[in-house]
Amino acid sequence: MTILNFSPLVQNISRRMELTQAEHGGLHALRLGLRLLPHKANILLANDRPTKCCMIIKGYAYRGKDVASGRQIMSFHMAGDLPDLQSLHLEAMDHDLMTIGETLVGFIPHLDILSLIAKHSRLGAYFWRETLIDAAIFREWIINVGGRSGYARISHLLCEQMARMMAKGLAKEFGAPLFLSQTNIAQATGLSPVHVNRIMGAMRNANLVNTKDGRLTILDWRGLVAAGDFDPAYLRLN
Amino acid sequence: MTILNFSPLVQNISRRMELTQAEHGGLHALRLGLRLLPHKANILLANDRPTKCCMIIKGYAYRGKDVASGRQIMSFHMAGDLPDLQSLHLEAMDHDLMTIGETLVGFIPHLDILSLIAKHSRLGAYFWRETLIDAAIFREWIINVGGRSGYARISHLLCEQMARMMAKGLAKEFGAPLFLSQTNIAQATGLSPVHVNRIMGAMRNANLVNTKDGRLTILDWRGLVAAGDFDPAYLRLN
DNA sequence: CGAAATCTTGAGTATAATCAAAAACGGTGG
DNA sequence: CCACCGTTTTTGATTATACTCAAGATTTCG
Repeated sequence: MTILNFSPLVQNISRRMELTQAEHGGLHALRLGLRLLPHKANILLANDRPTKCCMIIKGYAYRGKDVASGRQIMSFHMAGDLPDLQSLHLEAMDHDLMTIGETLVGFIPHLDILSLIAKHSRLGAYFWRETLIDAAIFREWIINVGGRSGYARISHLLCEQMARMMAKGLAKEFGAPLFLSQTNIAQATGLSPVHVNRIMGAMRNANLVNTKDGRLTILDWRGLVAAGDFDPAYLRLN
Repeated sequence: MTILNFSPLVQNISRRMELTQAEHGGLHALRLGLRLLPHKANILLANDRPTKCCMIIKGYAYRGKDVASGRQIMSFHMAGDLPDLQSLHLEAMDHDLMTIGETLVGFIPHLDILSLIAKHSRLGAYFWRETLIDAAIFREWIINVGGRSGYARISHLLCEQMARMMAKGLAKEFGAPLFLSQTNIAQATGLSPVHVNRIMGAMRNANLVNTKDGRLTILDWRGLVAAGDFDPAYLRLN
């Protein structure tokens, strides 16, 4: 028994497909190195050439890149995500991967994953599909920053994160706190932190969200879905 | 000999790897249906569940989705591109795929591609990698619409399309005309058509681009690269 | 308790959207 | 070949959304 059996990765795969004994054994054989990283730590930087894939086991991370106007966030990640699966086939990173809060990260050698995939093609298809869902989320983010107002952008972002947390069992109910700071939201939506703050004030006045003891929570799920024009189909949950 | 041998797909794969006799035979065996579509035709619509993958053979296409404020374009595609490879593993389309100008499209059954991949894992890795590069381009578009000024956004977009056309041998020199209308550019950058028009006027004054006889051409590649903060690494050309 | 990060508020400014209308272009049919 | 239609591009004037600068309040954490 490796730690992998208890990891959110196996849980996530099991949510999608019944694993055979052999497939389970293959996953079991993956070598997994662990690192506990503090808030705002680099997991990977642009131009790195990783030889391992990383998995978020506990905590959060984001993909981001510095631009002239500051930092753009391209995705958020939580327990069970493999936020650099693309490194299996793309040598150099084109962005950074950083933690949000204290985060436990597992590292699996590329070679282990590639040989697992070679033996169990269904798992290969699973991993490919995961990267395709990532791409679908990127497309939705292009729509979000390119086509929606500030108010709708933030609403949509909160909906997406909450929907993903619910699907992974990381949040039991809509009242569960989100992990995003206003700075995170600003960098993800292409808005200034000041403007995000003002919009979130308006969202609080509209009783869509709350920030009790510093934690962002959703009060009115349906209202937020409407405000953000959120349709979760692109996430392919279940 | 099927038409596939003359298609840009085989050319693209050959640019990346030396094909073995068997791999070439496998590609050769793919069934390919052809359709010649007019300007602004639907290749696929959101919620469609395609059983074939399509390949642009001649002409152009884009992925787009309607939003409250109009239409957002998420990517442009040209000869050799497989703009719905994701349909291999994601059942329903989450966006539309439409032509720009008269466009020749080839359709290959999913089953043919899946069995090809099963036999020739190197080709499977190639296709997976292509979808990962798509995802890298989506990420760059998030940066573009989220983090750059209107002037830089348009410059970056023009650089990307020109770089891709050059890499595919679809443009011999920087003077070659691009296929984008100002409306296309507006929908891809999240700007209004009017504002795009004004910015492009400024770009013409700066001698970055020209629009002789209605065709958009690049006059000053280095200037455009600087204006758009363009680094082609994410495209993984060569 | 103090330092650092995050959040909040105000005032002035800039970028880009909207509305409206005209000019140029591209293709079609007489 | 030319008149006509729809599309695309262009220009002007006004408005709105969001940014910047600046400073203070609050929270978090060592």
